[in-house]
Amino acid sequence: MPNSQLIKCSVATNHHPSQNFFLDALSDEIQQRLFPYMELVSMPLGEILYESGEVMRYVYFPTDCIVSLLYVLENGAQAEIAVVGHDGLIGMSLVLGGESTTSRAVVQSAGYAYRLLGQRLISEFSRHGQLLHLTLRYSQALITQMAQTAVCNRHHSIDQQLCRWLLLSLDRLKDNHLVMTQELIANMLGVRREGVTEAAGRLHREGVIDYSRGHIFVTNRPKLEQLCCECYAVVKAETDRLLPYHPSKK
Amino acid sequence: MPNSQLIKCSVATNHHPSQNFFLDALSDEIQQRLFPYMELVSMPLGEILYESGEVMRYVYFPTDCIVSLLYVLENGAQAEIAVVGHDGLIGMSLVLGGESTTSRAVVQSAGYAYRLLGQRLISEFSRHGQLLHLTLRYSQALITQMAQTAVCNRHHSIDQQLCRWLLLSLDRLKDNHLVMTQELIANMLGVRREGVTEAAGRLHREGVIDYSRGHIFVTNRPKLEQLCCECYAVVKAETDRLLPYHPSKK
DNA sequence: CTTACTCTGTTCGTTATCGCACATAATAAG
DNA sequence: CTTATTATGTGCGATAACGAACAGAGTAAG
Repeated sequence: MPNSQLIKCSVATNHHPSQNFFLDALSDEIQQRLFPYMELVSMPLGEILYESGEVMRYVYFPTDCIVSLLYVLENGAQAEIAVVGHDGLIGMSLVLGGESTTSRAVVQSAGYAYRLLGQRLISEFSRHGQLLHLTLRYSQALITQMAQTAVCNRHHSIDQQLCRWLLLSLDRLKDNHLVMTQELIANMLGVRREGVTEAAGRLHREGVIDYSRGHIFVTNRPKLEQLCCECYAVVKAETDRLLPYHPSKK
Repeated sequence: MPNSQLIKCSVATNHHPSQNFFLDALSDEIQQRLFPYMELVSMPLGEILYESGEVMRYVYFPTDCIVSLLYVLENGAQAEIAVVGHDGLIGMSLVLGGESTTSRAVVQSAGYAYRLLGQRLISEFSRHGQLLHLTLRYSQALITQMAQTAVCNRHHSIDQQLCRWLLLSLDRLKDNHLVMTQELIANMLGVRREGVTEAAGRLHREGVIDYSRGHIFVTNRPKLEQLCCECYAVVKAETDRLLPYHPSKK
């Protein structure tokens, strides 16, 4: 059970912009039904939202935090499977019916998220077809990200994977600044810390990033995208296609 | 559009055992509603059921064939994302609402499958909650397999991955005999053919498999499982948990 | 039977990544 | 200010997988 600090609860009922694209894409009617049950909770770095095999109760809609879905091997090694930010929600296994997963969800970048009882979300499905449809489309976007992670793990260098990881994280943040150590990135990518150090050094020499002790600044994003493997663009394009987050389509 | 040869169509309406565990797990009522619309089609080796980005029309329920979901990189390299046999269905993006995916579905082991118009399946969801629920649980099983593929690609040796691949394939076949060249396995795993040759040689020397020119026989499955990484067992256990394919639970 | 082709086996140099050891630098704690 | 701790940099040798080249063995086609 996450010990997220509850920041404001009833404030959410004022129905201000949620800052979570998934929620924003829902019709006003659905939003007004859900928001009274939402809690805005703090998501501190490193918090484990759910553990492998654990039955979940809540779904989380990140606003400005990033959550990694990662698998922990028997020997303790890790691999990031997918990453979720203000583009989606955590807790798909509640929606899909499994109630637990084999992976762990960890806060990778601190911030806030809206929290909702999974049962509340599910009970609205029957009332609002749009809600189920959007959730399922999001699940396909997640699947795409997982598939691409598998491909990237097989075929691409640490340098390319670091680029992909930076871009995916950047898209879920407000500025070009990540609070993140190389050690943590290494854990996410499932590689050695030294490998990340070397890759980051190369990116720095290319003028793409600046960094120091737990902070990374992307200074040349176009070049970062250019150095990246195709995996980022594939995930980005498919996510944009699947999720009607653009105001025009709302 | 797949040019599957249509073998028998109306025979399926006789409502004999489907040999697809997913269909078998459905209630008799749902089965009887769906079967009149099912076609039993031949699935020849190498047939592409759908291509990346292509809009699908049909879903497939394999009986004795195996279908790989794989991603094709810009440079032509491949990586298998997941594998589907008599345990599931192909065409989840129809169910999830995306209508196409970034991956390709290829027949990896020839056989037969039931084919159904995707729209027919979807239109039954509203009538039969069980059908949607089972489909979503299957989608979570697929997600588990994809996640584990990503992990395995990152952390495990070709030898271990070959074991995983053999076990996953074996579970979807009737006997211990695979019709499959090392070259094709290499394409699935996204590694060199020589790597598979060496790994297969080692497995042979361990007394686990026999093989010759496109045929593989698993002669010691317990040892195969023992040599395998944890990934197979994780996927197996989670699939069994998610999908009530055991008669007792029907 | 002969030829062509496909599948498998083997070698060899190259490369990316690993595992380990340790040095240096920046921040935090006392 | 000093000391501990954490983050990053660097330099090994070891290893797994790669790319390429080629040999042999089994099968199919003529």
